This record gives sequence, structure tokens and C-alpha cells, in this order.
Amino acid sequence: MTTEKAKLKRPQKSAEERRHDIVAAASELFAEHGFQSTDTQTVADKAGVGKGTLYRNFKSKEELFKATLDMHLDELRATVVRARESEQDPLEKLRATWLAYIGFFEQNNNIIELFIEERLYFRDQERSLYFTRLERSRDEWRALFEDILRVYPNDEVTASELMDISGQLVHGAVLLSQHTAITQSTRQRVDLMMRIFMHGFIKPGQDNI
Amino acid sequence: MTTEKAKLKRPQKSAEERRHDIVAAASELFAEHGFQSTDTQTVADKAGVGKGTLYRNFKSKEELFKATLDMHLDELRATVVRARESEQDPLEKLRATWLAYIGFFEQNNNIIELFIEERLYFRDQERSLYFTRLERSRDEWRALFEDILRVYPNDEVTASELMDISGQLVHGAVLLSQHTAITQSTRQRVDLMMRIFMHGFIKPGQDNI
Amino acid sequence: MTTEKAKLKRPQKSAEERRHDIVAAASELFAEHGFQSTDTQTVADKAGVGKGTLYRNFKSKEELFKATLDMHLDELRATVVRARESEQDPLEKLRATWLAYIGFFEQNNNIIELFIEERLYFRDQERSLYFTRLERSRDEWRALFEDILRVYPNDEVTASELMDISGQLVHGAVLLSQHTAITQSTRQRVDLMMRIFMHGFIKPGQDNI
Amino acid sequence: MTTEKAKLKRPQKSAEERRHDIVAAASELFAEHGFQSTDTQTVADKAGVGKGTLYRNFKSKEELFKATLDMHLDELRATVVRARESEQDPLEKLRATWLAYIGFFEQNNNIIELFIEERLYFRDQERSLYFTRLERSRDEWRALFEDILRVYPNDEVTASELMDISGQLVHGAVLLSQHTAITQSTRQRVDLMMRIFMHGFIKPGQDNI
DNA sequence: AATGAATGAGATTTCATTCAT
DNA sequence: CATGAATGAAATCTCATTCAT
Repeated sequence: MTTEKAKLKRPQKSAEERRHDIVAAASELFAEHGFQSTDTQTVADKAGVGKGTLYRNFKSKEELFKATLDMHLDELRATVVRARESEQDPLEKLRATWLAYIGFFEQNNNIIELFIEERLYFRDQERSLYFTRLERSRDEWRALFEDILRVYPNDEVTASELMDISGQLVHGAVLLSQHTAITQSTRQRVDLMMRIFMHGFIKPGQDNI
Repeated sequence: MTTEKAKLKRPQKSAEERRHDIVAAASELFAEHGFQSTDTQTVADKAGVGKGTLYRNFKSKEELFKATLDMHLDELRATVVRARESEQDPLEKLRATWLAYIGFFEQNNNIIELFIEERLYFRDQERSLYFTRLERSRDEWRALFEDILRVYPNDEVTASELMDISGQLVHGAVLLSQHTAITQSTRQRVDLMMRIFMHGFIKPGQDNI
Repeated sequence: MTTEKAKLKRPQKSAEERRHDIVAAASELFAEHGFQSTDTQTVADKAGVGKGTLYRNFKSKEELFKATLDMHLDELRATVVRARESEQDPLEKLRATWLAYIGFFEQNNNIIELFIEERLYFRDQERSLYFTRLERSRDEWRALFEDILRVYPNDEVTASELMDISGQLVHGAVLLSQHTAITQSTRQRVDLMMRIFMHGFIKPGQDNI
Repeated sequence: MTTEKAKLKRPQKSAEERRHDIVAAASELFAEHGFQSTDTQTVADKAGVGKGTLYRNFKSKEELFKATLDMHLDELRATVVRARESEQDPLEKLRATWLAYIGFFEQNNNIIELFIEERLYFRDQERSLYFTRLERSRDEWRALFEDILRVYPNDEVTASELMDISGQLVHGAVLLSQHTAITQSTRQRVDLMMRIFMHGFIKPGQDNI
């Protein structure tokens, strides 16, 4: 009788925890091998659940994949928001945000590839999760650049344009970071980005000599 | 009329042509569906050859995939070199090269994803083709930035650093171009990139007001 | 009636039974068409399982083939041991063993061909299962012939030699039995073998007339 | 013009020779890897001809296989007949024939497996070539044993029975020779076979002690 | 007549998903 | 509700045979 009770208690983990375990396991495996090369059996094993449980929680491998992307996107957003709010000065907000963004992808190896894979596989079905979210946060980014332009007025450039260049710098950094010999710290790289972004590489007055 | 007759006979293409047909078909399909989701039968059909022919020319699906990447990389290199040599002024060389680079990926839709897929699937086996090539052309890029710095001396930045920022801008542009609502022409975007890269967004003298 | 109900439900066989079903089906098909000409789909169909089940139980077609051979070798050994132990007198043991051996191959049509196929296909990989087992049982056979020589001493022949001749007679019988018009029963053939083996065909005293 | 002539002379080999080259190449390969595992490309390469030529000479791989078997059977028959005719005394004829038979298979490694493979693959179609031939030569064998029985009369055994035992001994020897540690020469083994075949292993007078 | 590139049916094996227990 | 054995569609690759040159 007492053992009965014990038995019932075993699968004590809440549904929420179960889902989380699975997503965590899946996340690592997807990042390591990609979506197609990761097999559901391996995910189930790593999560410590049966394959049936996996399918009770996620309608399909695809949905599981998207759930892992979602999880990472939530983390990314939280990281970025935290960074932005840690500073007062608009330029320092920008620096902190860039640092957070690039740092996030450095710590979550291969994640950027996952977002790109999604584009390949589920192209037909809908818009990519990553870029949907990116879109959604555009206004926040734009606001940041508008703040910056308020401090450093420049009627030859718009907040949108700065936002685009910023996006390119950051995504370029993320994409290349794993493959360029990393001789500098992320901090140093971000500082360089800031310098060029702010002043360019041409010294004032040197211009059209 | 006389060529018509020739066309009706089946196997009168040279081996070279055959390989090319296959790679061309594969290229489109890989770009559209990715490596794993592309079926060798479909490739053969699209190339207008039997599956056996495909396997006579390429030892495996993987080898075919890599041949596809190689072909694109050859094209990319040719495009970029042509652009660079079309201008005399170092800054104009840079502008032309950026334009060519981004233009190439705009015209070859989804190709960047293929290079990223390669990273995911064949990670264990060897270095990615794309980044191997990138590495190989670093010296040419660096030389360009050294030329530029000769014209616009600046001892606060190195050619390597400019090269890194340039790489970020370009790859960021490629990655984002397919997903950002494109309101400007590539030309306009490159001009903006040049402006910021050269002068930053902060007007001289405004600095730390 | 109650069992009827159980039968209708699909997967209620034990893992052991499943494996056995598959091996049984495979055995028949291999014996009929040989290893290479037997299609795994056909085996699965005949066993009443899906192809996936077959591969869950046996890593490859080859492993299935070997499992089949193993099963038959187990049966053969059991048959032979049983026969040998059914008699007390050494010569009667021999007769019973021969009978069992030949009878086994008569009842398991084409099995000898399977053992020979194994030799052909897997030559490079390892020693043939059949001959490995044969080797292993040599001591038992030799012991039998030593017993016999104890009863009928003959210093012109060794137990090993008798064993060799016995082996030839038995394997020759197995090989030929399916192809010679069988006018006699196995029993009669074994009796003839015994007569010649014991006394030869030349009557005493007739020798070199 | 003169070179023209030279060109025409190139494929100087007669059709007969070509066929022979192909069969010779095929024979080795079939013996080494078996029928199914031998591929026609390899045969063509080894024979030094194109695959088309192979198919001009033999309707199918199967026909080529049978042609190689036929060739070996012709050789076997010639060898055996030569041996038989080399002796006058019936018993010596037998000894010589056995020796030739076993020697033939010792020199043509794995050939016995080929005959057995034929049984497996072409079972449905017709009688095996080997056993068809065996059948055909039965009369000659029987005549030999009748001769022997004329010299050593024994009304307890028939020529047919002796022939069967002889067949078993010989085929058993062939089958086992490649797999038993061969400590004796073929000659020695045949002598032992003769001794037992003639007198058995039981000394006269010892019989039912 | 000889060649060997092209063909495609067919074979093995994998793996996402289901479902009886 | 959890499990994992069972499933079979689908994918890669091979190889006997054909046929244009």
C-alpha cells in the first residue's frame, strides 16, 4: 500500500517541467546536429522520457523544434531587454545591447544556424520565428536610435537607416564569430564596432583630399 | 533545323555538360528545400537524367551538394574579382565589391542558407567550404583596406579591423536582405553602408556635447 | 474463446516469439532462394511484421541470415546429441548419429546450401559458422571413434582417420541426397554405409587373388 | 591507309578467343565472390573487354555463369577420363579417378561452391548442370564398379551401391578438403579411402566379439 | 563489332509517428 | 498518463542491361 503511494508519486514532475526537460534536451541536440539529423529517439533518451511522452507534449518533431526556437528567443529577448535597461545613456544602451546580443549567440553555440535552418525547412509554411520576432522588436530598436539621434542630431541619416546598419553589424558579427579566428574579446569587438559606427574610419578634415 | 535533329537523339551531351546540368538542377533544388529535404530522384528528373547517371557523376548526394557549393563559390569569386578590378580608386573598389557581394546573394536566392547548412551537417568532417574560401581571400581584402588606409591614414584603426567590420556589414546585409522589407535598392543600401563606414553617424565636432 | 479475443489484438507476442517468427520465415525463404535473392520485405511479410520490426530485431539482413544459420545449427546439434545418447553400443551410436545427421538435412531442405553460401559471401569476414561448429564438435566425434576402436582394435588406422572417412561419407550423403534419385530409405543407405565402413566390399580371403 | 589496316587488325582475336578470355575472367571472379556478388563490370575489366562485348557474347550474366560452369565441367570430365584410362586394373582405375576428382577441386578453389550456388539460384529453371552431368556419367562409373565386382565378387552388394558410397566419399572429401586442417596429402587421403572402402576398419574374425 | 555512358527497377535501411499495454 | 515496440513510407545507392556512337 505504501509502495503504491510511492509509485504514484514517481512521475512527480509537473507537466511544465516535463516539457522543459524535453525542450532542453532537444535544444542541445538540434544545435549540435541540426533539425533533420537529430532523431526523436535520441531526444527522448536525453530528456529521460519515452518517445510517447515526447509526442504527447509536442504534436510533431517540427513543433518541438519550434518550441526550442521559441525558448531561445525568449531568452534572447530577456537578455537584450535586461542589457538595454541597465544603461541610461542612449549610446551606452546601444553598446550594452550589442554586447548582449553577440554574447548570447556566443554562449549558445550554433543557435544562429538553427534559426537559419528554420527558414530552409519551413519556408512554405510561414514566416520564420526569428525574423518575426525581429520584426516585432523593430520599434524598440528604432526608439533607441531616435533617442541617439536626439542627442546627436544628423539630418543626413534616419533612425531606420541606423537601425539597419546596426542590424547588419550585429548579425554579421554573430555569423562570423564562430569562424573567424577570434583574436579579440567580444567587448573589444563591440568597442570597435561602436567607434566605426559613430565616427567611421576617416578622420575629420581628411575627407576629399 | 539541322540542330533539331541532333537534339532528338538522347545522349549527345559531353560529360562536362552532363555534370553541369546535374549541378544546375541540384543547385536550384538544394537552395529551395535544403540538402536533406532534396530527393536525389527529383534532382535526376530535373536534370533530365537517370538516377544512375547522377551517381556515376557524383559518388554520393553529399558530394553533389559540395560540387554545388563549389560552383557557386567559383561564381561568387569571379563576380567579386571582376567588381574589384572594375575600379581604380580604393574606396570605389570597396563599394563595387560590396555591391557585387550582396548582389550575388540577392540573385542567388537562399544560397547563404546552403553554406550554413553545410556547417551543420558536415561539421564533424571538415571545415566548411565557404569559410575555407573566405579565409583564402582574406589577404586580398586586407590589401584593399591597406590601400584605403594609405589614402586615409588613421593610426587608431588597423586594416584587419576595417576588414572585420566590412565583413560584418556585408554578411549582415546578405543575411537580412531576404527578410527585411526591402524599401531601398541594393545600391542605396551600399551607399549608406559606405557613408557610415567612412564617417559614422556623428557629425564632427558634435562629439561629446 | 477467450484466447480468441487476445489473438485479435496485434502486438501481444513476446519479443522472443517475434524474433522466432522472423527467423522462421527468413529460414524458409533463405533456404528457398538463397541469401542475396531473398528480399527483406518478403521476409517481413511472411513473418507478419513490418520491415521496421525486422530491423529492430536484427541489425542487418546479414545478421538475420546468421541468426538463421545459428538456429539450424542449434537444432542440428540437439538432434545429433540426442541420437548419440539414445544408444549404448558405440557402433550403434555411430549408426544413430549418421542417421540423425542425414535425416536432419533431408528434413531441412537446402540447408546445406545455406551453409555453403555463407562461405561464399562472408568469406573475407570470418570463419564459416558451420565449419566453426564442426570443428568444435570434433572431440566428441573422435571420442566416439576411440570407443569403437577399443571394441575393434586395429592398429592400422587411427580414430582421426575414421572420423575423416565418416565425415566424408556423411557430408557426401547430405550433398548428394537431394540429387540422386532416391531409391532407398535413409535407413537403408545408412546401413549400407555402415557395412562398407565396417568391412569394405571385399570379402575376407579374396584379397589379392 | 596503312594505319587503317593496322587499326583493323587490332581486334585480331577470334570470337572464340574473346569468349574464352571472358569465361576465364568470369570463372576466377565467380569462384572468389560467388555469382551474385560478382559484377559484370569487374568481369569485363578483368577480361579486358567492354561491357557491351560481354553482352554480345553472353545473353546475360546468368548465361555467362553457366558457360563458366560448363567449361569447368568439361575440364573435370577430361581430367577424370584421362585418369581412368591411365590404369588397367579396375581398382587402380578407381584410385586414379578419385585422385583426379579430388585433385581437380583442390586446384580449382571454390568451384564446388559454384555448382552448389547454381542449385540455389536457378533451381526453378532447370536441373543443375553439375548433377545433370553427374547423372550422365553414372553409366561409366557403374561399369567401373561392375568390373571391380567381377574381380572381387560379392553378392551382398551391388555395383550401384558401391557407386553411391564412392560418390559420397569423393564429394565429402571435396566439400571438406578446404575446411579441415589438411595434415595429409591428397594421395594419402585417397589411399585411406581405398583401404576402408575395400576392407572396412574391422579386422576379419574380430567381428561380433 | 566494340565500347562504356546512361538507365531505372529494385534492394537495404532509417526514423517520425502511432497505439496497445 | 507514460512507455517503447511496431510500423511502413521514403530515401539512398547499386548494378544488370541497353544502345548511340
